Amino acid sequence: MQPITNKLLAWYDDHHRILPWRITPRDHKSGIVANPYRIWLSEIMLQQTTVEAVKPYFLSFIRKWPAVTDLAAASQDDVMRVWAGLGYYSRARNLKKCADIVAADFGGQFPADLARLKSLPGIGDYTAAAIASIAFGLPVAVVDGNVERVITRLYALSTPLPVAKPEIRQLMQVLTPGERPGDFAQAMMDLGATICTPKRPACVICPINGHCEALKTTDPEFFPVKAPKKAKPIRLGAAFIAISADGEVYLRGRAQTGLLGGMTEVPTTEWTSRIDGETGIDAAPFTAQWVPSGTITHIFTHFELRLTIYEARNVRKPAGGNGWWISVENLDNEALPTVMKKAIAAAIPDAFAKRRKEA
DNA sequence: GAGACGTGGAA
DNA sequence: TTTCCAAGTCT
Repeated sequence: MQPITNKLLAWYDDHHRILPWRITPRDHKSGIVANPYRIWLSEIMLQQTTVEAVKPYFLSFIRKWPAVTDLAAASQDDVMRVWAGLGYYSRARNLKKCADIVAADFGGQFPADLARLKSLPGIGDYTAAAIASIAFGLPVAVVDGNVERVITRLYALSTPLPVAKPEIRQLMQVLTPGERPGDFAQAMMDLGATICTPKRPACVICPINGHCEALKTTDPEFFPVKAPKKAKPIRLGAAFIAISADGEVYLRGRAQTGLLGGMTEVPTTEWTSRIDGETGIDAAPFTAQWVPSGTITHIFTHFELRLTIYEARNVRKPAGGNGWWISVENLDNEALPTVMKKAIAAAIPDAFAKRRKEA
């Protein structure tokens, strides 16, 4: 075994993080096996998402759907509602698709090989390798953002990402042991998350600082090298909060694909880059006494959205329309993404009581 | 290969 | 306030 691998595994035994979806090395050694469903679920949730954000959602899902067959039996809308707030909603749509396939085509068991895992919706290179190594003990290279950072520093790779990816994968494969490959992958990720951090890494306490080329020759913080980012454009629009005399809000469903696909919204105009000050009030869902009630700003990954909020109170519910009315008290049960909650809260400040998601 | 795709927390 | 970014995937 590589000296680096050995040191990292020893470090992991003593310093691993305790996480709801994780089997500790001690339990692992006493014969307890990881649950592929839980590993899969956590890996999907952790894509581009912090551990702290994932924890309550993971526990909610496990409590509501203890096995992949339970998730397959759930409705798509239920899944979107429980996922609401976690972001990147295509993950939730693919999560449901994947559960359906595993239940229907794989007898409720996740396949234990890289190729078939990767063929499933929402499972790419990283997630397939993570499930294969952590849940099934296969010695495959697991490369996520943490591993990219650790490896580029360890070997002082100055090739920018994502060009350096194949080289990183190869170097990771060499380090990955035949025994405990899952623990090794998690050790690398824990190291990246707690010691080999993007800013001000704690090299003094790093278990492999004696092997780090970047630390030896320059500054680890210079790695990984990445292409510069582009400026975010600003898009404008208006949102309409209709409140009936009996205290209900008008909502409607978004298309199943694209931004916030499959989620719930309040009616809005198109979101455009126009700066002519047009309000777009023509796009109101129905005639009412629409009154401006401020603006909200929401930052998406690739643009900034500024919405003018119009509210109308004591609205007489019009017949027809493809939306629905829901009481303010029950808004928490809707699949509302954060931007829509902000829009509603602009008109109804106490619509969403500030409470932590139950753990 | 580059852009679409959310959110909240930290510096 | 601004910038960065956190266990990526899909097209």
